[in-house]
Amino acid sequence: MTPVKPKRVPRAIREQQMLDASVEVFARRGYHPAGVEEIAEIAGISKPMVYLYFGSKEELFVACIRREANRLMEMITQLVDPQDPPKEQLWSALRGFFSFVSDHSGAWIVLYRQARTQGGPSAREVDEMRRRTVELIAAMLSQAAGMRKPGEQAVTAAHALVGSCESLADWMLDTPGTSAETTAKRLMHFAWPGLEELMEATRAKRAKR
Amino acid sequence: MTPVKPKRVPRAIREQQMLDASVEVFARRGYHPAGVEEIAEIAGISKPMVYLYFGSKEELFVACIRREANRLMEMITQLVDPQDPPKEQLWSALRGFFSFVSDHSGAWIVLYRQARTQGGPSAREVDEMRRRTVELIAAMLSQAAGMRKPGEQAVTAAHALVGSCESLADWMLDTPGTSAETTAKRLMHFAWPGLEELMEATRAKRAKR
Amino acid sequence: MTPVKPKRVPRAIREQQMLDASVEVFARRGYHPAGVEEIAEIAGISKPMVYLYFGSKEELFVACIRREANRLMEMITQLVDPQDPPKEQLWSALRGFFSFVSDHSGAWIVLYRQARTQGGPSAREVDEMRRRTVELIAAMLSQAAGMRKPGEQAVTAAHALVGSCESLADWMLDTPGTSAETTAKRLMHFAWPGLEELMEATRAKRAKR
Amino acid sequence: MTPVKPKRVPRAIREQQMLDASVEVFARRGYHPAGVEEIAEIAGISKPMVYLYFGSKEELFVACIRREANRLMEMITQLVDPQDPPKEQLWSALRGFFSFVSDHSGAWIVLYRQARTQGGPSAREVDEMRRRTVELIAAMLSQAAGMRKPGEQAVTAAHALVGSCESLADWMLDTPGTSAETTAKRLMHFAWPGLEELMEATRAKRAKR
DNA sequence: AATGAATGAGTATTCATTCAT
DNA sequence: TATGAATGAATACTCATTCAT
Repeated sequence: MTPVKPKRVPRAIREQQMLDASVEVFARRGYHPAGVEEIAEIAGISKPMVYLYFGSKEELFVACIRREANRLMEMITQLVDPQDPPKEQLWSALRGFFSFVSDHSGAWIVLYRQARTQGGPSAREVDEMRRRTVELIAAMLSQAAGMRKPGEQAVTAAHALVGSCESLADWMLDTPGTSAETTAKRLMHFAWPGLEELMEATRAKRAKR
Repeated sequence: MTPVKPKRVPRAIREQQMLDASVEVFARRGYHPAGVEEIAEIAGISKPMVYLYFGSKEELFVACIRREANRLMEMITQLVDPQDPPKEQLWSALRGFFSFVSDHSGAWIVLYRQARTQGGPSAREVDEMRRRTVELIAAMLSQAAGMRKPGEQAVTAAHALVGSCESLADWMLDTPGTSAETTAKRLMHFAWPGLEELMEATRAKRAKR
Repeated sequence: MTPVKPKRVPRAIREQQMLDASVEVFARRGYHPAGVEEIAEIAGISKPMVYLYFGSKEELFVACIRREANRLMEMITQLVDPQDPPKEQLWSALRGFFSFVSDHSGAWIVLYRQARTQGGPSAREVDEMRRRTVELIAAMLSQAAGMRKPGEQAVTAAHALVGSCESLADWMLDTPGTSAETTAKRLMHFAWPGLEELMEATRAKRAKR
Repeated sequence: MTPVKPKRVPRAIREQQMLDASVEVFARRGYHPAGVEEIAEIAGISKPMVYLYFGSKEELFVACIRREANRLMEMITQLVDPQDPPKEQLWSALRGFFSFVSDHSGAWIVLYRQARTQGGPSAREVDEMRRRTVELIAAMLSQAAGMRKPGEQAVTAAHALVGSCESLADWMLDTPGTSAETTAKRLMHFAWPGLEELMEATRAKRAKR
């Protein structure tokens, strides 16, 4: 009865609505099967608007990636205090990460399962974020061990840690009844001993010199 | 005058040729962009043959997944001796895994990057293999700690470990000059302390009862 | 802070600006590929204005045709003195024509290459002008030969002459270093003998009667 | 009752059927308004075949141009005997040309009205043919005047002549009751005196040297 | 066993055109 | 007078899939 008259919505808002719809559809269907038509429908607009605002399906996808990647990074950045000891930092980061994934499962699926699979710009975008994350972790480990630049082992460990996060995030989403907090704690149990040992070994080696 | 007679190749061999071509193309392009035409071309046959042998693009994809998943599992199974202590078993498994990835990068990309992204049968196939792997690891950890059934923490650790493997495999492929052996060793350094501690804690808790 | 106030430009001027932009774009891209958007942009206004002023893309195109056709006819009319002998008249007309084409290449391209190709009103507009031109030439030839109404041969010659003009105009535009004056002169050399002979033959035939 | 079972037609024949349909539709509608769908329908096949055989609408268009241009050139070439005196040659060429236009009005419209208008490959194709024609005529004139290379005036005359042909062809199609033969004859009357004079002047100038 | 010929069903993209302000 | 927002309708192009031979 109140057919929601198509109001003239300002650009900035429409953009967000379109991104919301896109993330939802890309997450549900995957990049290729997702149709621009469906996205437009869910956003409550017509197809041409999508092209007017984003230019192409791929650019739309990249815009999704970018928004969600930024949100994720912000969430973590806000929780981590660089002054804290490494263990605290890691703990905060993990909690932030898993709680983001919990709260924005669609975003996570798009970022992790979809974006990296497609070649081209979208994969590059996510790879870039991943690279920065790995670097950050490696740097933190090295600094805590009193080194300037991360060694090979630190970088490898960082990569492994990120992989653990991704795997558990995925698992968490598929396994109801698993809270972000718990998942973070368990991952700490798994990962911290190895990281600690690594830092000690590094310190020891350094001391000898 | 010599129109390259279409050789009558026996079914079993044709199938393998087609799977080889498929893995190559799926790895290079991704599931959706890969065209049945190109696959047929590379396999040196005509499109209808593909349908005669595999029924549909999706079934062809599943067949790829299955073959490569089996190869991967065989490689690992052959290297791991269930009588060995856990650390030995893990070490062997990791070496097997990374060396498989090194030698069959196409297969790995299809399994890891492509299969899981697509919904449907192919994803299920890979998820199943993954599930079995995680179970196996969790079971090994629990047994070594003297328990019948894996606890939550063991399962979580197994998931994390598998994630680490995947992440490092990917990284290894993108980073020349990194050998399978080295990668396996570094992953051991990262993961073993946590796993050991977990087993000990489990044993301790069990003793108290 | 200074949002470039949209000046209230009087209608007559806006119309000319829009026609200028249209001719430019139609000439550069052709009728169909030309986008109303681009025209509006170049005219420094927004799309709806175009529709407010001209109603539709086709009407806009027709308006272009009309303006340029009139300009061309005016230019020629002003140069030609009907009291002059035919040769003088032709010479003046040709000079006028080629110099118009030289000075308004865009207009010429729109008139000749674009307008006639599209069916509908625009083609009719140009065909009409062309018809009048042919008639004028044929009439001139006949009058000079002392006849009331142009004969078939005169009409044919007029058509041929117009075709020569068009062809050379095109060629002149594609061939730098060729002046309007020179082109006109050479065309006179080519066309005049035939026309003269035609007039003489006509006169002779008439005398016999 | 006999719904013309969709026979499997060999490639070469289908190609011609498609070109026939294309010429018809391109002539009737113009390049842009012509839809690949309609072309396919008229050819009695489905859209994808068009793309399978020709790759794109533009390539299809170019293929039309090429076929018709070749047919036109062949027709003329067969009629003209290079041993004949210039006047004979011209006369034969004109008769050939106008009779081609009469018999293949669609082809002519595509070649003349459509192809040159669109930029890109198709225009280039036609321009090329036109250029060769002009060169041929200019060469003939010069040779007959005892010169090696055509002078500026000869080239200009050739361009003018070609323009006359085009204009009259167009007119002939729009004016029923006008035969190719008659049109050719009238064009001779118009053009020959000028050409003859040109050749004589050239010969005279050459003698002086 | 093998394939050249053929298509149904879709998809991204564009563009002239119109509202609401 | 002037425009940012919005769309209906069309169109080129692709691809998995199937006949007829």
